[in-house]
Amino acid sequence: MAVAEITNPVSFTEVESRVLDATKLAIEKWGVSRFTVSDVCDLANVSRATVYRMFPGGKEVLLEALHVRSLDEFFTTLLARADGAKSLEDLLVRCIVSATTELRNDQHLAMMLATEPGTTLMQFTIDGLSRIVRVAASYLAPLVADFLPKREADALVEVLARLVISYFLTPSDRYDFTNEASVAKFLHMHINIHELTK
Amino acid sequence: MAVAEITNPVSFTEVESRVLDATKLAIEKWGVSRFTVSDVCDLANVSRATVYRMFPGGKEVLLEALHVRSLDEFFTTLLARADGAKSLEDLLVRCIVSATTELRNDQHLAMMLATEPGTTLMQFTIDGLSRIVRVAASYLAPLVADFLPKREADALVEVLARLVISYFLTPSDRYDFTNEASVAKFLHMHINIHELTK
DNA sequence: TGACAGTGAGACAGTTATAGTCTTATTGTC
DNA sequence: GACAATAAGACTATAACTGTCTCACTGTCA
Repeated sequence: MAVAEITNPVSFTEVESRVLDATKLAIEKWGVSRFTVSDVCDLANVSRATVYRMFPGGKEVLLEALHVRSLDEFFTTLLARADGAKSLEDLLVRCIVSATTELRNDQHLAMMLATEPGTTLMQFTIDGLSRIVRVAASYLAPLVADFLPKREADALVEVLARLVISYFLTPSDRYDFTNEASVAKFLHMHINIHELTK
Repeated sequence: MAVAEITNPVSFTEVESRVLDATKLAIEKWGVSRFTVSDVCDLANVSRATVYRMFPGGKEVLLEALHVRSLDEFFTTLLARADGAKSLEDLLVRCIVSATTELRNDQHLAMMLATEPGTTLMQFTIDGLSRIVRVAASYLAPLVADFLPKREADALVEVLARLVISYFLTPSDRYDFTNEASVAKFLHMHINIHELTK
């Protein structure tokens, strides 16, 4: 299963990475609404000029870049865990469980949801969802495409991405998305896979 | 053992308490250096005018009042735990253990030490130590005075307060100030009580 | 009922902090 | 020695916050 060509390779230089790490740290320390570009510079041991050269637009662009990198890391990890699935169902189960587990274990995300739920939720709903869906499709659809036509693969990935987010943000008593058996049951009950394969 | 007359009764109205609670919350959320008076107003459901009427001087005065209240609460708790001691040694051991335990269990303090060690340490050293010693004396010396002359009682309280802070900030392998036996041993080894009683 | 104290809402000017741009000096590399 | 990348920091504009003030509203008490 080819992977390398497909993953939008989001690459940053060493300094850029350090600046983004610093941004993450600054957010953890002061919150999204309170951290400043100077905080980032101090934490990254970089001058203001450098940050503005690398990320023209300041704070907003830094956050943007951080989102992009996080999404990239998220799906890179996910891809590794889901690669090599033998059947469509196996693939979907593994993606859903891995994604949910990854979300639940994300300390930074947990802190953001706790301290600034408003802005954080935005990234999972109106503001950021379309991007998430797009990136999810670019990473995962190729895997799904081993079992489905591209068109249907994209559609399925989108539906499942939306569901994973929904069940992550507000878990249900009925299904545990960190449990493979539970996810399998969920898929059988609610997701029509056969219709797509026709 | 009389207590009521001695405790500088630091009293706040309901609204003032709410504002101070909000200040504490705001600090936990944004940090000492980043929270604003408006944050406090929002959290306390109080208008800016009210805060400035109650605490003229804004942020600085809010912090000051919060320190005063915290110190008061701290020693009120301590007093309750130490009251009724049968001997001087018993009293000192209980004060030291209770104080250390209280410090170790203080979540707010732990967070402040973690996120803004500089300003927090100030309150335990150059900036705030003399006040701590003064308040400690006003609360505890009366208890100690059952066993020692006032002059010696004050001196002893100051020495022990300084030691409790020192061992809290940087614990030693030799003594565990949350353990009564360990504290008793410490007192025997290093604190000359008999000299004072002469 | 009317004085009164306490408060909320918000306007306002003064101040501070931050943003974003720019210039100059320094560093390391080829 | 030329070059690219960066640090340091000056600089203006702008946004945020401060602290004060006025006015309207509410409930209390005589």
